[in-house]
Amino acid sequence: MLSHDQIWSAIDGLAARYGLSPSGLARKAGLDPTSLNRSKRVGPDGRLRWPSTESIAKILEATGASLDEFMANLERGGRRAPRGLPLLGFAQAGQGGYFDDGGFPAGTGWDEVAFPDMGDDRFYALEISGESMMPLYRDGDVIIVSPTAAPRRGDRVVVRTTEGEVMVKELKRRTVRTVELRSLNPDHADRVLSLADVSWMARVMWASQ
Amino acid sequence: MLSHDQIWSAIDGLAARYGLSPSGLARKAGLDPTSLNRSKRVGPDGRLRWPSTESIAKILEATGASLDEFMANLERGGRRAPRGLPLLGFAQAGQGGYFDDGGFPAGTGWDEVAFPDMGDDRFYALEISGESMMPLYRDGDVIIVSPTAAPRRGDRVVVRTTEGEVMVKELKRRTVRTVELRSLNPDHADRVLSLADVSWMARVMWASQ
DNA sequence: CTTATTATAGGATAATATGCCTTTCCGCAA
DNA sequence: TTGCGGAAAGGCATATTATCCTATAATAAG
Repeated sequence: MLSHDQIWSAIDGLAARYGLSPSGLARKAGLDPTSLNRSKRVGPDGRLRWPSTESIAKILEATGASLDEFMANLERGGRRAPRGLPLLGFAQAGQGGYFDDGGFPAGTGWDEVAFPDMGDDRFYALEISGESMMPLYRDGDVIIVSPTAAPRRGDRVVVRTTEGEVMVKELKRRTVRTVELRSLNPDHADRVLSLADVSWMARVMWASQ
Repeated sequence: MLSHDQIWSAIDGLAARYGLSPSGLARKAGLDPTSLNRSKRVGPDGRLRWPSTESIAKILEATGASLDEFMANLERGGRRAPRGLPLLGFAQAGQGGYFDDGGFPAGTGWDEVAFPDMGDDRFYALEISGESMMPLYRDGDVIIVSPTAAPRRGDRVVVRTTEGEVMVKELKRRTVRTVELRSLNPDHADRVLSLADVSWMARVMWASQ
């Protein structure tokens, strides 16, 4: 299912992502600046105007946006259901009836959890190097990071300082002026940073095992 | 990036999927039977003809194909890798040029990693209870488990014994007759199990943070 | 084998999207 | 305050795609 509204929303989403107005995005894509005007999306007779695939291709090329990014905006427009996995509390796992002989989920009693539950988020991945974050993260482990999810106390976060240092820590405390970070390796001391020294902070969502 | 060829390939892929010829697909979508003809995809002057988004929407509606299905064909058409996230080595993250001011991936130099890369696997999720697996897994953490992925040394695994006990450990060693498991909590001793006592063993793929 | 139907190529025409132009409004800098 | 550039609405012209039509080839059915 693909709707007129979805497509235009996706285009608007791209424009917003790249800090452009519709006319700015059109201009950047080599289209006429008025071609993405809201006023031109429905004709005077009520007939819907569908942007051409060629225009979309030009937009993607000019912004450098991936097909996936455009697609993500399309899906948002379509209210796609999240993909869920069977979920069971670990304490129940030892009771009978939850797994079949091959170790697959079976029976009733399983909940559902959204995974990977990216939503509108644009996750990225970092590959750990070295052993400084053992035992939590080993050399070669991959962490999945959300630049937009709001970290709370106890969350693992990627922090970049204004000096350019990037670190992974656990968020211990946050005040109006400072952020206190606990090292993942107990041998290293906690850090307290002034928020003015923090360029950005992103939340670790998943870690590979 | 979206190319003329990708789009037409995706349309052809849909037709094939539903056992239709191009003219049959067009007819089914309420379009003129000649409109998807190969002969009409490039004009006599060499100019490419791009199918309209409206036509594509009609095709998706008529076949009942999902946007994902069309998208999958788009990606195949463009020789695109499975859906992936930008990936960067952590050691590089502190260097300049990899993040924009908002903490989003930027610039070149990012690889791509498949996430969640389930393939045909049937993952399930277990929610950790208690503190016995700290610091690796905290109470309430969710681990994503593959019942089919082959565990190797060092992998975290969910093991069920024939007696019905279910545990999460690290695979230390596996021989023809036994499996040696290291506890995630260093306060607990390693376990050596006879393979005959192991009902099944599944591999932990991801852990929530 | 014959007939009917579908698939495909190609040309002409109708419909639709983009481009061009003008106007108005807004924000910013000189 | 004035001038400039960008954003957006609206009208008209141009370019492009879909539809209609015809013919031929291929396939399916009797």
